[in-house]
Amino acid sequence: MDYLSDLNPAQREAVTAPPGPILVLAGPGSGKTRVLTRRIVYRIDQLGATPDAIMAVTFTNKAAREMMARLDNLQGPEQTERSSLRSLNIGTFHSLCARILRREAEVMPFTHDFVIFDEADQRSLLRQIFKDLNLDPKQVQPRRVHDAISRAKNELTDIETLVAESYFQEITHRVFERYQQLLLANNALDFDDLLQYVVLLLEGDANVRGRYQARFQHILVDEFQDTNTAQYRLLSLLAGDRPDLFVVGDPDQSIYRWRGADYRNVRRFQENYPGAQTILLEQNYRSTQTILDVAMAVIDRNTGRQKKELFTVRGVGERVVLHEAYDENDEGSYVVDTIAMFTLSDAYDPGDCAIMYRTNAQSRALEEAFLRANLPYRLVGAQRFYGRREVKDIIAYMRLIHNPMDQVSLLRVINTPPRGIGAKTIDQLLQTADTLDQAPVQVLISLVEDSQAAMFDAFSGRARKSLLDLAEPLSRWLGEKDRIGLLDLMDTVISDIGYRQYLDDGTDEGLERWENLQELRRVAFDMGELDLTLFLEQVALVSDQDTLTEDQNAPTLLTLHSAKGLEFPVVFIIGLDDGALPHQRSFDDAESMAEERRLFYVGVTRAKDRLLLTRAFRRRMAGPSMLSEPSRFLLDLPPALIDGDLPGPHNWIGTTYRQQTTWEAPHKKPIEPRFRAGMRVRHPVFGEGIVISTQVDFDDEEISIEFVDAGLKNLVASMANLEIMDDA
DNA sequence: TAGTCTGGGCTTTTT
DNA sequence: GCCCAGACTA
Repeated sequence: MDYLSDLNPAQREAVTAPPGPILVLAGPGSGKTRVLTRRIVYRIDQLGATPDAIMAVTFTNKAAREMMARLDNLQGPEQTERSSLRSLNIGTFHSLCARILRREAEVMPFTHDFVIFDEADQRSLLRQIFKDLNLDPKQVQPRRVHDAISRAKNELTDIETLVAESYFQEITHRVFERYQQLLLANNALDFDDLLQYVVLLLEGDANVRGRYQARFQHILVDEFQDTNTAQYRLLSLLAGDRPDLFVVGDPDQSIYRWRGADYRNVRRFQENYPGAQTILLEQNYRSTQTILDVAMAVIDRNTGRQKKELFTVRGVGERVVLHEAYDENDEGSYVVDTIAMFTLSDAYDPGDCAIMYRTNAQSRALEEAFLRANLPYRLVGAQRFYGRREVKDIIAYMRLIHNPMDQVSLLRVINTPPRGIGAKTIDQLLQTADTLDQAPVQVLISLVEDSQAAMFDAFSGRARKSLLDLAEPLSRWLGEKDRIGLLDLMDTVISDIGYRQYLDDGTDEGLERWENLQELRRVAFDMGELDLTLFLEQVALVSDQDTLTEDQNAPTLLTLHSAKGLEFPVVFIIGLDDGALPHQRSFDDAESMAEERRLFYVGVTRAKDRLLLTRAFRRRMAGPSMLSEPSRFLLDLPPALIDGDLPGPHNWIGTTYRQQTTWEAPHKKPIEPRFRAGMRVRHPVFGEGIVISTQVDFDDEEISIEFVDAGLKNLVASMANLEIMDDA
């Protein structure tokens, strides 16, 4: 077998290390997926492990699929073994847990056809609870409560032990209780429940635990630094006393603390498994040495970490470019122009380029720049496909058919498209259901089957007719769901409710929405024989990254978060301004600032050949356009590796060329300009120069100056401390 | 009941 | 500047 021959010594050590707890600290681009897949094959080939005793856990479906694909391509295994690779348990934490819970549903407080509530469903449930409990969303933000509930679940905090020391905690406690009740009443679980219920199951029943420990004898974990407490607990429960636990991670790439991830799990692992072998992967196969040196200069500023020396044999490569644009539009133009230059000179394909930013809102100016230039682009995430109204609507119908207990879905579709069912009728329906101790869908069905029943006197003739408009097809779908295929069912629903006509409002948007539904049909079609349960599960557990396709040769726009795990020959990181990166919300917390730095590090290390960093002299964040300070991270870049203006501390205002800009009407009385084109001025840092142009902006003045030594700079009068030398 | 208006609020979002 | 939710009006 030659699947060891192309590994470096550290990789080989990791692949062939004997069973036991093993921690691989893998730098970016060090071939960790390769190590994971080779180890799986090695275990099967050399040590006779059976594939279905191997569990490999990832965080995204994409990573799971990629691992599967790489296993398929490996030369090593014999034909028989290769086909048996299908029985490997490779998946995300959440999908593996969902599978376990469906299998063990008899002993759980839900049935095997539970649905998974996504973020929007959870929010809608919380809104309902706030209403029920008469809570003022302005006094206590549902979002905060939601976060607190999720955090408690991730931390495996028992609801009973949650102390109510403050009003907020008291509210959270009450909402939490009701939230869990309602989830179960809906036969639904949220993402966190998937993990938590499995942990409770394994903790509470030694027999079940023994069964799964015997089943998953070899466990491999990717992106271990992003595990939360529940996931860590899950792993140790499955691993048991004789752990064959192989975890791969990089604490420097931990960027999901706000989702409960805790990279200290890496240290915890070493403490909990004192015999654990630690292997360091430092050789990088992705980037040039210049990019790696920049990356290390950035990350080395974080304290309390194990330092890694990233190196490559790829050579020094090009210097990193730093560009200051005038504003976010100018920044977009610069990115588009530069990509055009790269592609016109045949240096790179458009698809080789990626543009990364801190917040989704920053994609807007970029998209506009691409539209201006009439060039295509691929956008990852943001308004994710499955978050679109039309897609959610149809999925809600499918979910309701699959699980008639799902009241959140019922309320979503009950009047979509409009069929004259308003708030009052809905209230009546819910109350009738409550009185009869039935699910609302049950009441609807009875309405169809026995329209004479006395209990329906509550509804006016008009309300009854409107309700029947939904109830009649719904009861038909429920009768058909087991007999017809997934795609047929979806088509029946779409046509029965006249959804196409509803979407078609004559606008391009309506057309686009219909196209999206066609895309959803394609997804259903691709899943082929998959039943409704699995279809809905897959749909609930997709990620932004999963929607990234390779079919279009165009630059990719994505957040730094969704860039993790990817690589591109050319990477732009835009918005290197204080407040954007690092984000303003992280300023006052050292650990958050460290995470912002890791985020920047993740972005830098995505680049194979070229890295271009941009910032803007002024930027609109939330509200009006404001002058922005260069990111403090720029101060850490080694000047020798950078092309462009490195900011010094506090005295730097960079070069730029100004594109035509539109100016908002000043709300304040504008000041009188102090400077004129042609004036000679002196700046404390840049020395002498000539004023090229000047522009009054509300209560300040922006001046372009050609300095004798420093070249063209844009300055702000109030900050620049300029001395007028003569009035030529 | 349904469309329009107003105001608050604003990271990131593997599942 | 934009989006969502709830209020308000036809």
